[in-house]
Amino acid sequence: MEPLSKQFYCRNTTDVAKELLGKLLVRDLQGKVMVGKIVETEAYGAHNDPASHAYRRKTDRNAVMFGEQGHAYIYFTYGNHFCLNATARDSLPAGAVLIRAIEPTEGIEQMLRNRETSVSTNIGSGPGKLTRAMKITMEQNSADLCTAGELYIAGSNDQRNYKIRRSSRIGIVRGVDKAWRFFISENLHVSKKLKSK
DNA sequence: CTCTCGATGCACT
DNA sequence: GTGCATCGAGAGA
Repeated sequence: MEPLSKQFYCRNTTDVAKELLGKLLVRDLQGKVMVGKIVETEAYGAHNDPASHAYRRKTDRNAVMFGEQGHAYIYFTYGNHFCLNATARDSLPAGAVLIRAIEPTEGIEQMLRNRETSVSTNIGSGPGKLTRAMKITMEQNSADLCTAGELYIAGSNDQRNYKIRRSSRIGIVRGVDKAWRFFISENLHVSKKLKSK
C-alpha cells in the first residue's frame, strides 16, 4: 500500500476532503496492520471558518493545522475521545480534514478488541470510535501521513464510482452554512435529525 | 427503530 | 467558569 503524496494535501481543503473518500487509513502496530476505507470526512479551514480550531489564532493545541500538509492533527475532546485529521490547505494559513468514519477492511479482530465490543457493523462509524479501534492517541499527533510508518493514508485499487454526497458539518453550532461534510451515501445511515436541518 | 441525557477532561475566555 | 469537530446507555414507540 502506497501512501498518498504530500502534493495530494497541498490543495483546497474541501477538495482534499472530498477526494479522501475511498482512500485507505492504515495503522501499523509493530507489524499488526489495521486498515479501513474512509467513508466520511469534514473540511475545517482557518480564519474563514468559525467552526475551525484554527479560526482565531495559532495555539499549542492547533499548531499542527498551521504546519506542513499531510500530517496528522489529533485532539482530545469531550473528556473521552480523540479525533483524527489530516492537514490540508493551499493558500490559507491553516486547514485540516476530519476523518469521521471508516469501513474496516483488514485487522477487524484487533479493532473489535480495542473497542471492547463484538458488534462489527459500527466499528469505525464515528470520529471517536475509529481512533479507539485503531489505538490512535496524542502520541500520533503530527505524524507524517505521507510515509509508510505507524499511521498513514494510502491510495486504493477500488475504482468504483462512488456516489458522493455532501451536507452541513456535524456537532457544530457556528459555520453551519458551509456544506463541508462529504460521505459515501451507500455506506451511511442519515438520521431524520440531520435531514431536517 | 428514535430520541434524550450524562460522563468526562482540557483548551480557551 | 464555559463549551465543546462525541459516545453509549436507557427509555419510549
